[in-house]
Amino acid sequence: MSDELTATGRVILGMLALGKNTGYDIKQLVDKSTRHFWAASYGQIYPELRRLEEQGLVRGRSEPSGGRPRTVYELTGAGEAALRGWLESPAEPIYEVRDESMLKLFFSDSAPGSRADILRAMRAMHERTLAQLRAIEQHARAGSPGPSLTWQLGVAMSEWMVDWCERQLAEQAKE
Amino acid sequence: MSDELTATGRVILGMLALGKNTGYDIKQLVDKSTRHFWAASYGQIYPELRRLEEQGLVRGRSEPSGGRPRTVYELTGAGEAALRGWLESPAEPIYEVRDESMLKLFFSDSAPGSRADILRAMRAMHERTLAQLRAIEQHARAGSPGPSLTWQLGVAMSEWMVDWCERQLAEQAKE
DNA sequence: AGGTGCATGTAACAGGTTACATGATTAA
DNA sequence: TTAATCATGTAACCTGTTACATGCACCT
Repeated sequence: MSDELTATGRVILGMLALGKNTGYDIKQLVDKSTRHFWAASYGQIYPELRRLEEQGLVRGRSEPSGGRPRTVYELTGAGEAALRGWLESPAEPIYEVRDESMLKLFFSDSAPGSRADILRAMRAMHERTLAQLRAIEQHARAGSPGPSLTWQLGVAMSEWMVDWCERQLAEQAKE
Repeated sequence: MSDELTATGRVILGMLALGKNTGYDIKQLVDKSTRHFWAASYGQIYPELRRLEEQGLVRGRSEPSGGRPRTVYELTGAGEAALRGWLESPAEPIYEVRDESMLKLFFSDSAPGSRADILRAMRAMHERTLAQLRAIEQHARAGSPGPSLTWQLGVAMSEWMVDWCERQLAEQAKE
């Protein structure tokens, strides 16, 4: 009944602003773009699309491809307004991190021997993120001059984290 | 029935390795140390302490202060082993971020006018984190030489983020 | 006498993941 | 023909937050 725009709803509206899409497409887009700072699963996307339609923010049209059912969604005027409203809202933005490596590092005085292993696992993780970001570089262009700002930030941050781990490992080695 | 160590369970064991504590103490400790990369609420801590006791990983002793009930927990041998086991586990560490500012930035082509506002809100948020970290600097020492590694990382990362926002705002101004 | 901090706890809710089920289409 | 991809969906589960309730102790 609530007509609040949920977190998942915002991603969906944003993704639909980039073009008409199915629920499946939206999931692919998220996985290729925002997932390192904002993930979403089918279990959220499909029910949320229904709710957004009930609220009149999106409109779904059945466009089967062959005998395979397929529903393509697009923003309504109200949906565009809701998206703009969110983007311009001065509300304190959500910022949440859950970093198990840092937690381990924090407690690693209880098991000093494992510190280097933790740092290596941490570095490996950020290297994987970096590799994934680089693999999707071409998708990170909005048809525009260079890669998107968030893609650049993701890469720069991951590189910084890898560097930090390296520096700490060097420190550890000295002792 | 499962004897898996849950995420909250790990924080609790770690915090208890730093000394005997009540559930309340653990929450205060988390809020003054790990909460920027790993949060926990009373709603998780109290039930989890019970579960950990059932599993034999912690032992609670009733130590009322005056007429006020109070249960102080400490690690058992099995608890210490479980903590070490987790710290040394090579399992892929959890790393999750939910950053609404980045999400807004990603979509801000749909409302280009709001980009500078988003960057300012983002900068303000990281500045708040930075201020909070600096306010707890003294707690960030384990009695040891300098502030803890994770505290240093938190500060350095926040500074880097503030810088990045600043640079982007300068870019924006040029155009 | 009243406010703050200590201390415990829970119920309702919100948000999200995983695993599963189904079946058509397309490229190898 | 068969594997991968397209496409939709849901039920069970897990994790975690918020809001609330309770009441003592201590300081002013």
